[in-house]
Amino acid sequence: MPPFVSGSRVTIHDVARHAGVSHQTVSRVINEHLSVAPSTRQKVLEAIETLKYQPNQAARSLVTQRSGTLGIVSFGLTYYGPAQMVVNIERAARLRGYGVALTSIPELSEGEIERGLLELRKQSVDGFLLVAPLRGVNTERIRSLCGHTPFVLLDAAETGGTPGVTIDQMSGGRLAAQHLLDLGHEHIALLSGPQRWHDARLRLEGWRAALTHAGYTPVSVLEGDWTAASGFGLTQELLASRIPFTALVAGNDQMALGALWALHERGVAVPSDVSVLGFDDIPESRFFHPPLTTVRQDFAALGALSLAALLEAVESPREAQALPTRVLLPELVVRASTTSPRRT
Amino acid sequence: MPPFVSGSRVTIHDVARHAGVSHQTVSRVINEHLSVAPSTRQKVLEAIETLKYQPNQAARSLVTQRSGTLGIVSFGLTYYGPAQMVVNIERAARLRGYGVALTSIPELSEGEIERGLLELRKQSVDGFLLVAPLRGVNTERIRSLCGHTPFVLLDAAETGGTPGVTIDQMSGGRLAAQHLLDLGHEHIALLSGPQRWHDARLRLEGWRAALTHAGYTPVSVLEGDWTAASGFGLTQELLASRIPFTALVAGNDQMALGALWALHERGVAVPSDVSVLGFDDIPESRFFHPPLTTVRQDFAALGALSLAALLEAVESPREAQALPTRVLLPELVVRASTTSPRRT
DNA sequence: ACAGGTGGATCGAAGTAGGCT
DNA sequence: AAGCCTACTTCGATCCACCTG
Repeated sequence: MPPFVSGSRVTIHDVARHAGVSHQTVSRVINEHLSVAPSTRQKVLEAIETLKYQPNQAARSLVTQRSGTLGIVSFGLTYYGPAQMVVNIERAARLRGYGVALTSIPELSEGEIERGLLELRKQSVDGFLLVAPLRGVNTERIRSLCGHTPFVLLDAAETGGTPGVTIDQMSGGRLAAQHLLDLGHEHIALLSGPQRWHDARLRLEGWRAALTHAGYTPVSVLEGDWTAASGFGLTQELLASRIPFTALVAGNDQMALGALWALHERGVAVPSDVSVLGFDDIPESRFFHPPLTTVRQDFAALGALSLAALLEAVESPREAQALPTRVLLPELVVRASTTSPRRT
Repeated sequence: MPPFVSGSRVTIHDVARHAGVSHQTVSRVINEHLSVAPSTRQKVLEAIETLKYQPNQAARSLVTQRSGTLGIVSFGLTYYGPAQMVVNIERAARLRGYGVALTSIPELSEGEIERGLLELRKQSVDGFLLVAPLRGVNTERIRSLCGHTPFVLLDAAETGGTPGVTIDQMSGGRLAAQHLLDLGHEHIALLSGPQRWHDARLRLEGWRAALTHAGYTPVSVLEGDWTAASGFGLTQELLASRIPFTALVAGNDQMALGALWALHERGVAVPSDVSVLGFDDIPESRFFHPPLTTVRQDFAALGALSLAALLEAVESPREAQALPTRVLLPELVVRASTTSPRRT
């Protein structure tokens, strides 16, 4: 029973000695160079196995100028969307042989994003993924902070030529509003997410565009902060204002949940008195009272696609600039929270 | 407008030349060694600033044998608890000057945990945090995989002498059951989380212990998988079985949500016909129909405490073995979903 | 004796050049 | 000529021994 030290104190030379070859050959095997006979290759691999050799990443990246890790700057990991993206990015990265360094920023502001980037730069990553849908981010600023390190923006829409992947939030918004219009609604109130968020802004624009196109204007537009609590509070305000409405569109499913409860407390029936619509399709929304009609977004695909885009840039820097902005389309999921307005 | 290369091609020697000192002095400043006059120190700092010098982490850790990053192996980042922990660990780590490498495992099994550890070892982290509440993890196996690298288990209860931080799930379970007993309930059904999870097991044990102590047994015990869908399905089963019950305890808030909807569909009123109790206190549970009585856990504190424990081990390896297992207590939050059973 | 410079060696791997079988 | 070796350099920072004003 050997003491089995995993502190990685075993070097390439130990492997070489054990296999009876030179360290050069070991290096060739590890990096899959040509000109290694299958038999010696086998010997080396066995030595690596029995010695539990792990190449020293620091030494390696010192000479290769690559760390083999990608950096994610993410906001709101406790929200459904960002968490989904991060998980899927990480999984895809491992499959491609990369590790992931994460920093989550406590507040969605340009300053925090920059801080996040600087932190990750210290860890010397090979590429950045920014899951930070702040409206009006200064792309130039980010580009200069990233320097020669490629980066990808997720969920940012003003991708001024920067490689990026997006879900078309605006068409998602349109989808939602159109659904209500098709049902015959004319008095629609909007509860948006924080307008500093790109997503929130675009969803609102989508809602508005569909309404305008049909010749209507929203009876009320209020801004929340994605939380159920804000959806609850804003709906209370809306009810107190006595503005009549037959449908309520929320910026995300959590806000819709808060709205549902506020309506319930006032004795307003959903959907017979008021239809409610969410956004995201979190797993729970199917079990809201009533089950929520909402717009589904494929965050997993978004994460995976972004990673693919980033790695293209990392591994073949030449074409980095030519990367297209990819766009995913959301999908309407109709459940019991929406119906035609009551005839008056 | 200088081309501003951030590829970190500027070395310690460039800084030295710019500041008119030796590379030795620059190193002394960076590592806060003594014997540097304030004036020269200032000069060096200025040179670092204007050259935008960033020490090369690879070179640094090659000699210091430290990477300055900690590894997190986490399961279920899309769940509220784990996400909270990861975010808080990361934040605390940055404050202490550490970066974070993350790997989330797709499935909660011992094999996956090991894979996660191996992946992180490649990134040569200084310490591990395992957010993986698998029941019966082989601590010895993990210890050997970690080798000389210190590690901390979050949420694992069989911390056989390993440094760990836990929330006392069992007393949380007792809290919940006792609340129902105090209200006068005698026919209580239990909807547990997956029993491979430590948390789920301990909560169930807590519920049972409290009931047993009061002279009762649960009328039914069903096992779900944390999702609202499972809470829904199990509650349907329970109702179909026609076993009478006046209270339902769920393994977490999501399962409670599913249960609420299943009860509602059958015309069972909450809380007047059946009381429902959750676990976790996710932000949304306040807006369930009705607002959910649940057991709050301070995941943020758990994350921060674990990090502190780990860093103690990382920075002063001597006392690593002597680290105590810290335990946090959960708290009951009473809302509208529980009340006394109807007199029959 | 304090503030600093000089000139190394060192960490572990990758890569290069030339040479032997 | 493929397969492998020896010997040396490089990457960037740390740290040491030793010197100097």
